[in-house]
Amino acid sequence: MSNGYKNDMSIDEMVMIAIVRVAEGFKKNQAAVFKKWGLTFSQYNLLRVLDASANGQNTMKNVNRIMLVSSANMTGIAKRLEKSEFIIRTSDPSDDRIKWMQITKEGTRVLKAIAKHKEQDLTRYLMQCSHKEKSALLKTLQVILRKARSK
Amino acid sequence: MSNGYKNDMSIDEMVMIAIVRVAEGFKKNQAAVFKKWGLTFSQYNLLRVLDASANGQNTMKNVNRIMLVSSANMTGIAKRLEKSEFIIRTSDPSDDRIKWMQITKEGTRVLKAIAKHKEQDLTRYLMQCSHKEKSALLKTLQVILRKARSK
DNA sequence: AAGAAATAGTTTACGTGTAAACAATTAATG
DNA sequence: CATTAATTGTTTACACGTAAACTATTTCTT
Repeated sequence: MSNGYKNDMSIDEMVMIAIVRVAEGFKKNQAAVFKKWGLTFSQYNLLRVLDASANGQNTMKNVNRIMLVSSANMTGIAKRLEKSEFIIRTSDPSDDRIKWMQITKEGTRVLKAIAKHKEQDLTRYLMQCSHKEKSALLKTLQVILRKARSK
Repeated sequence: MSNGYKNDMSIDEMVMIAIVRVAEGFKKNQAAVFKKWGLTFSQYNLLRVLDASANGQNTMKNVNRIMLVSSANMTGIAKRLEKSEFIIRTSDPSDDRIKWMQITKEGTRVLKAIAKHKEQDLTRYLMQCSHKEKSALLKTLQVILRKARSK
């Protein structure tokens, strides 16, 4: 207990630190689940986006916007997912700047396999909270998000 | 609006995604502030911990535990902070395995300079929330954190 | 149609996170 | 006391994250 460290934070700071800690813990937990299928957090999310897209495919630019990931970053994620054969990448025939990503059958299979394990982890995280509490939490977070974006 | 992407998430998932997004946005904002003084998010946090430690110094192991950062990771952060002369590192004279980190005068000076800018960013983030709302938020988050750790 | 500007991705360099293997030192045990 | 354990940090390899410079297309402007 005595580690020569004393705390001195405002309530605002404590709230934000708590949010960061919950987020990082959650990401680590999820990452551990995805790892069993050879996926990272980001790779899984890209697969999710493609799976929810028309015909299981979408463009780099579009996915960047949806996932809030830079194009520089997406390049690497997509390449690694292609190497492990969970997506294929093609150029747009009518505009050579545009690259399409398409989830493969193996990709959708893996998503299905992961689904239930992930859900377990998720509900465990929030099992202490009532539906009402979760709604309140979500609402507050969305207010913060909106404010943060419009700064 | 029509990007061929449809959403299908449980409330639990929406809550956790929202937490992750708020956390990531917040970290990016803070990082932008710290960058003006040549610091990263992690480097700033390490300085904060040392500044709050007895005599402005602490051991690697101790700081790892406080910051929830692996020792492998801390090695690099500390080395870069030493190179920019915000900390100095020494061995423990009675136990050569233990390494001490000490914040320098320049380090404390930078912390002071950052403080007010950081606080502004912080309050802007939570300005929509009443004190009561923040307390509720913090309490919920702490419940989640406790549960997550004890899994 | 020619030159300028916008768009879409890639590459590089660096900081931070993980896991795993590796010292080096100290503590514990027979 | 000599071996074994445990402790503390470092190193390596890899996956993201950023910013900045770059390539290659397409579109806009005149």
